[in-house]
Parts: sequence; structure tokens; C-alpha cells
Amino acid sequence: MARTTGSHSDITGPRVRAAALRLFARGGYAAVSMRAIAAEVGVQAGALYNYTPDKQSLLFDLMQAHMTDLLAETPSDASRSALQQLQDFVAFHIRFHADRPDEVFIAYMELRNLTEENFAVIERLRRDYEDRLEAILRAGVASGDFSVANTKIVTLAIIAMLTGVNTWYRAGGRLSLDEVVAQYWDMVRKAVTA
Amino acid sequence: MARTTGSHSDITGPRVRAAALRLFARGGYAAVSMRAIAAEVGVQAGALYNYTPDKQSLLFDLMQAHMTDLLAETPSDASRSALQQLQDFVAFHIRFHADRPDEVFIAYMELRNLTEENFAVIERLRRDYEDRLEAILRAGVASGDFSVANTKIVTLAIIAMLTGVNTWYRAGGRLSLDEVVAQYWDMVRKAVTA
DNA sequence: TTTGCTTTTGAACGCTTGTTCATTAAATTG
DNA sequence: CAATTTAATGAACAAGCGTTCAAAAGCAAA
Repeated sequence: MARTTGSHSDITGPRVRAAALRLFARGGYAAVSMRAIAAEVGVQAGALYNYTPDKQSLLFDLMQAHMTDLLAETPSDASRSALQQLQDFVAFHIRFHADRPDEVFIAYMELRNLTEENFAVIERLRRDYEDRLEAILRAGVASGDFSVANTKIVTLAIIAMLTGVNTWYRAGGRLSLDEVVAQYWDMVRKAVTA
Repeated sequence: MARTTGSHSDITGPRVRAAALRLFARGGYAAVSMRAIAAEVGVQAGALYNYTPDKQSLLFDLMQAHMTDLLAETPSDASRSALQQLQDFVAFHIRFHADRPDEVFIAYMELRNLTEENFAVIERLRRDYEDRLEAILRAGVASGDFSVANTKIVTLAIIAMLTGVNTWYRAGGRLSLDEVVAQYWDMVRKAVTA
């Protein structure tokens, strides 16, 4: 028997996604042509359609994979105190995002280039992630560890602050990631306690 | 004598800028065509070139005007304490940005669609603004009012947190802007003091 | 009403876009 | 080697892109 029907190259497929990821992050979805992606991979534009039904799916698949990974790896150890869980979250968020600058950039910048249906899916995943943090804050408020008037606002404020690291942090720069995590944890801890 | 040579309509010019602002914010610079902007104004595409030399200038002018306004209106009263100046800054940043969601969105999202030279100009203005906040933090550290290890990091963290308000705040929503300002000021104050 | 200037039109320019598909090339299997 | 299946090509498609410009229209002063 020959190859399984519908199977494609194990090599070109990932390279197409990697090229799309890099080029979308660098130039923006709308400004990057299928021909540019093909050139990065080293094939003609027509060949891309063996690996994606269309350009939109290329973007959506990258974003969905990113958000799914994010949720799958988010720490959640209910046996730890709210303060410890918050510290875990801060460290995880900074490290996870610092490891994937292109994915993060796309996930935040290209939302408006998704179709309505695809946007709804990604938006839902994003809210799920926010809910994880808010649950920690609520637990801390209930236990008296945190002094927070509006957990939703603080959730969004913390995430915005932490994600902002990606605008300036570069691996191998002056500051180690450990130091970055420590500085941000210091700010977050002080902001949520009395 | 007839109209001054080179003068253009006082009406169409601003409408072109307003249409570009709205459409760029909604769909992204690369995804918005000159014909779409023209249609929003109610003219043909060719007429736009009476008001801008090209599409790139349209984007750049919007961003430069926004950043110039931002810097011009940033409060700076050296007679006030560092803590008071920081409070002024937080309130100003939130209110200024809440008033101009489209301009803010463009200024943060369309940087990569600027030419190299135009980007350098906007980037410089952005750094000038950051420096205003960092100067306040430094003064507070010097006076002993603030406990901040790295003023640069805290500067970026505060700005990211405050600008994040624009992702969810809508005028006329459940929360008043006064309440938003109060909540964020509470977080910032606690984060920078001991 | 005529003159002179400003503003807009509408067509045209060369080029790029996402996508399709018959054809060719390559690889694998029996 | 022969048969079969996959993968890539390269040309073609209709549509849209930013921009230009001669011609027409609109308006204000003389």
C-alpha cells in the first residue's frame, strides 16, 4: 500500500506554519502575501494549499494553537495558597510569553483579521485564561490575603502589565528573566495586598 | 483676488483624516484601501491626493499629531510632590487615552507599517513620554517616597497597565472614569511604595 | 457673464492579491 | 522495473491595489 491518502510531507507543513508565524509577526497578516510565505519556505505559492485551505486558516491555526498551549500549561495547584498561586501565575505568564514573542504578538495584534467565527473561538480562549487569574484573585480576597476592590479590573491590569514585558524584553539582554520575574512579582504582590 | 494658491477645502481635509483614523483603527492600515477611505468621505479616490501626498503620510500624520498632543498635555508641575505628580500622571494617562481610543489603537498597532524614517520620529516621541514618567519615579526614589528597584521597568509596567484600560473601557459603561482612575491609582501607588 | 483658480471626477497605469488546476516531477510500494 | 500516489510547479483567473492626470465642474471675484 502506498502512503495514507491525504497525508502530506512532514517537513513542508511545519515549515509553512513557521514561515507564516514569522512573517505575520514581522509584517502583519494583511501585509504578508501567500507568495512571500512561499518564498520563505522555498516553494511556489500554489504548494501552500497542500497544507492550508486558505490564508485565514493559517492565521487562525497559529492563534488557536498558541492559546490552547497557554491554557494547557497554566499552573493550577489548588493546594497552594492564593499568594503562592498568584506568584506561580506571574512567573508562568512572563516566561511563557517571553519564550514565544511571535505567537504573542500575533495573538494580540491580528485579532481583527480573524473572521467573525474564528474570532469568537480565540476570544473565548482568551477569556478562559483571564478567568484563571481572576479565580486566584477571588480566592485571595475570600481568604483575606488580598485587598482588591474589583477583581476583574485587577485581572486585566495584571495581564496587561505582564504582557507588556514582551515589548522590551529580549533574551540575552542586560536583565535575566529571573530578575524580570522578581521585579514584576514585587509590583503585583504589593498591588494586591493591603 | 481668488483663493490663495495651494489652499484646499477646509471641510474635506479634516474629513479625510477622520475617515482614515476610523478605518485604520477598525481594519488596520494594510487592510484599508484608499478607495475605502474615499468612499467614507464621499469622494473618489483621486480626490484624496489633494490632502495627502500618499497613504503612508496619512498614517504618519495621524500618529505624529497624536503623540505631539499627548506630550503637550502631559502634566508636569515640579512644585508638587513625586507622589502627587505620579497621581496626576496616572489620571491624565487614563483620561487622555480613554478619550481617543482610535488614535491610541493606531499608535500602538501600526508602528510596523511606518517607513523607517517615520518610525524613528514616532519612536522618539514615545520615548519622550516614557521619560516623563520615569523622571517622576526617579524623583520619588531620590526623595525616599518610592521604593523602586528599576525605574525603567516600573515605567514600562505602569504604562502597559494603564494603556490596557483601552482594551475594555467604554464610555457609558458600568464603571465611571473616576472609578477607573481611582482603582488604577490604588494599584500604582501600592506598587511603587514600600 | 466672463475670467481664473480650486476641487473633483473618472478613466487609466502597471502591479499585486488569493486561489485554482492541469501538468510534471519525485518518491514509495509491490 | 512498473504502478501508484504525493508534492510541487507555473501559468492563469478575476479582482483589487496605490497613484496619476487630463478633463470637467464648481465657485468667487471682476
